[in-house]
Amino acid sequence: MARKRVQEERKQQILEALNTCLQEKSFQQTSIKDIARVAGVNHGVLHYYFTGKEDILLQYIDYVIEYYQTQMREWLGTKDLSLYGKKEFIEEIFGFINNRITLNLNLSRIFVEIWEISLYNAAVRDKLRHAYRHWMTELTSMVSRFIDDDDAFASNVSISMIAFWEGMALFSTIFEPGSLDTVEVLRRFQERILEIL
Amino acid sequence: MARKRVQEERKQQILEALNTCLQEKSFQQTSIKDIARVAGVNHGVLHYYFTGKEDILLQYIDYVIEYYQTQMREWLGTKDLSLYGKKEFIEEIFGFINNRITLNLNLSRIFVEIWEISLYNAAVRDKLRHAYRHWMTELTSMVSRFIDDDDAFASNVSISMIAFWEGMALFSTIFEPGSLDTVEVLRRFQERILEIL
Amino acid sequence: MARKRVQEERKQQILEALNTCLQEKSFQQTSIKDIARVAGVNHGVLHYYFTGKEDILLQYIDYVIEYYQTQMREWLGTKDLSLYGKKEFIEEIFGFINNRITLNLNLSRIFVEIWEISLYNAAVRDKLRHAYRHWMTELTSMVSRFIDDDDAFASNVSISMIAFWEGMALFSTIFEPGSLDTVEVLRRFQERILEIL
Amino acid sequence: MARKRVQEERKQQILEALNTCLQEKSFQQTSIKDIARVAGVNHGVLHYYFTGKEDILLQYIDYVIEYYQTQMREWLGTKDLSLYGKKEFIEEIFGFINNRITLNLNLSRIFVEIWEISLYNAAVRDKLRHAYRHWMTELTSMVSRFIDDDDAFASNVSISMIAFWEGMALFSTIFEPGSLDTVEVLRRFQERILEIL
DNA sequence: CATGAATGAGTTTTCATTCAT
DNA sequence: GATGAATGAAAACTCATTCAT
Repeated sequence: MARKRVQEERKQQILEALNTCLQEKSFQQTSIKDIARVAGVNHGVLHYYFTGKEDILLQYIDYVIEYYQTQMREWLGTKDLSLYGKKEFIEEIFGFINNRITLNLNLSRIFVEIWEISLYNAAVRDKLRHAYRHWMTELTSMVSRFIDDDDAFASNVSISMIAFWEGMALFSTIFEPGSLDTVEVLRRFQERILEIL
Repeated sequence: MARKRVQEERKQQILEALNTCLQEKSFQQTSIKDIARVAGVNHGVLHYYFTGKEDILLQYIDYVIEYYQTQMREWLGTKDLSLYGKKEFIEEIFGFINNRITLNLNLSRIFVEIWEISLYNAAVRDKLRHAYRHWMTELTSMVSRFIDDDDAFASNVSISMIAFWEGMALFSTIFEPGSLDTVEVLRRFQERILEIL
Repeated sequence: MARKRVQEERKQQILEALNTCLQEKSFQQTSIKDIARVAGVNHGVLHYYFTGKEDILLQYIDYVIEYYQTQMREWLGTKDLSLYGKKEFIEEIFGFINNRITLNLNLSRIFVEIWEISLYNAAVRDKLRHAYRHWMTELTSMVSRFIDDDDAFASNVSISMIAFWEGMALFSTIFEPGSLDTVEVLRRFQERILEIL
Repeated sequence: MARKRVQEERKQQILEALNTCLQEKSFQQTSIKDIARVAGVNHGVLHYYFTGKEDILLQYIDYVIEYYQTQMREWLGTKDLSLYGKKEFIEEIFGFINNRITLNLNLSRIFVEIWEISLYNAAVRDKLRHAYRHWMTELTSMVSRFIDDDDAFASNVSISMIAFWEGMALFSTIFEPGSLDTVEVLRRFQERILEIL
């Protein structure tokens, strides 16, 4: 039992070390010894807890996705959507997405990194596809509550919103903060969505 | 003079070889010998024409951006925007972007790759920033012709459009073709933009 | 006393695990964890019962040699050589050697493995030398009973026989069973020996 | 052309370095850097000329087998078997095999090493099988010239002879030179063969 | 200019061994 | 005694780069 706990903590520690490493180097450029150094453990340990470098990556991606799905779930748990009108709902959801996701630079960078890896790695691509499918489905079901239109429309709008948010997140990784009036763009987009729904 | 020409052709040949390589491997995973093999030249010459692997990358990025800017310039050259109404303009521009950019899977993949490299490479980030700045400015100036509103609004809409397109391009790299109703999402987005302008 | 017994059983268990491992991997390629896994014990205990990997090997070799010497001793125990004529003796001894030693593929493989290790390991070489010396002496003494000739001749014939058997065992490890008419070769050799003695 | 020559020489140099290394360490224990050190080249070179460690081994085995087949071919070239009687032929062939093969300790050691590798490596096993098949066929055809008996008998005798020689070679690797009266055993065996044919 | 041989730093991975619990 | 986490040395292999020819 205690053993199991230690194992989980070590793994967590290693995944967080990878997270730190990815702030300054790509996954490929990050060596197993780099991760070990940041985690403060011997590099052999990484091969004790993981089957190899790719295994670390795969579990890291699960961890990142899980982390943000948990964040969203917890946020949703504090809200009772049935009490909200269209406007309040849009404001709430944009508030959350903008601050926690789109404008979260570290997160955006991590996702660009994962996205790139997914180009050449089917397992990673699968994970990414599932995560986005999940997100699209969730948003669609939320949007559906506020429109009389058919579900196809809700889905369509949700996909557009996510695409837009992703694009904005992408921009945030290359433009200096403040050099693009991100906040204003997001605000206006929010208004449009409100009009559309 | 002739020599210069030959040199340019050799370089072009090498950059196109890199382009081919990037369809199946990341830049990091692509070795200089890989590029040389595809280009049909000895790997030594790559060090003659370029100062190193990073130099190839940098020049490749210029080449890609230049290529697509040329495409857009040429396309623009065939149009006289002053003859178009708002609707026709939107249809034209969406037609071009959708088919040549957003739904061009190879291009999207290349851009994801470049975007990822830009995370850890300031020179690449610079190039990317300039390219997008340029694109935003161009689109803004085109949009401005069709609205009475201030330029800030045109810029805002343009950025949103590009963000959306980028997001959709991103999706196209992970979802199987046809599994996401991309075409329909793009069509509806086009309609909304038409209403907004 | 009981403790001692448990210890001996544990060791036996480990040596047998090594024997199993050697069917599919060389000693070098067999890791201590492999042996532990097959033995169904924690790899740490291997270092408790043995001083290191080489110690396991050394004790394993003793165990293998001891095992086959015991087999031969037991087999001899059931026979009263004084009742046999030359022909019967040769038939008996060839029957035993052929079936239990020369054509025992697993044993042959193990011996090739040990023989190779002995090339670079004096301790192993010693064990092997003693085992073969012992075998040669035993066979010589048996052969002596049936010939009037001097002992040198008996020794000479015995060595030849063992060399031949070893060579045949060697062949059995590379030729598919049946592809070399091993049985017939052994039969004819037996005949010749009969004529010689 | 000159390039090709250099390549062949380098490869030869490396294979001979491996040969030297195998005098004191097993192939597994011999690292690529060991071979490189003995060959007096950078270890990277080994990966330039060979696809990997196994490739070196495979080419080395070809080289060893080729070397001894050439030796035998050249030796045969100097003899006109048709001029020999049974006795002279046996004397000649035993003279060659004993001195150049069976009592060549380095060669015997190399073959024990290769034999062990063949236990776990099908490609090596194939090479060994072919070499011995070849040898058996050659010897059979030589023996056939001197007997009226059928070919099956010639083949049978040849296999027995090779098995015996191999066994003796094996012994030479563990017994101190002179401790086993190898020469006498070989002489007597030769006599017997003469009687048999 | 072109070639390809050579270099050496760096990467992932394996594993015998140690040792705290 | 038993466990399994941790260590660190060493292995095979890759590859950008250099440079003599």
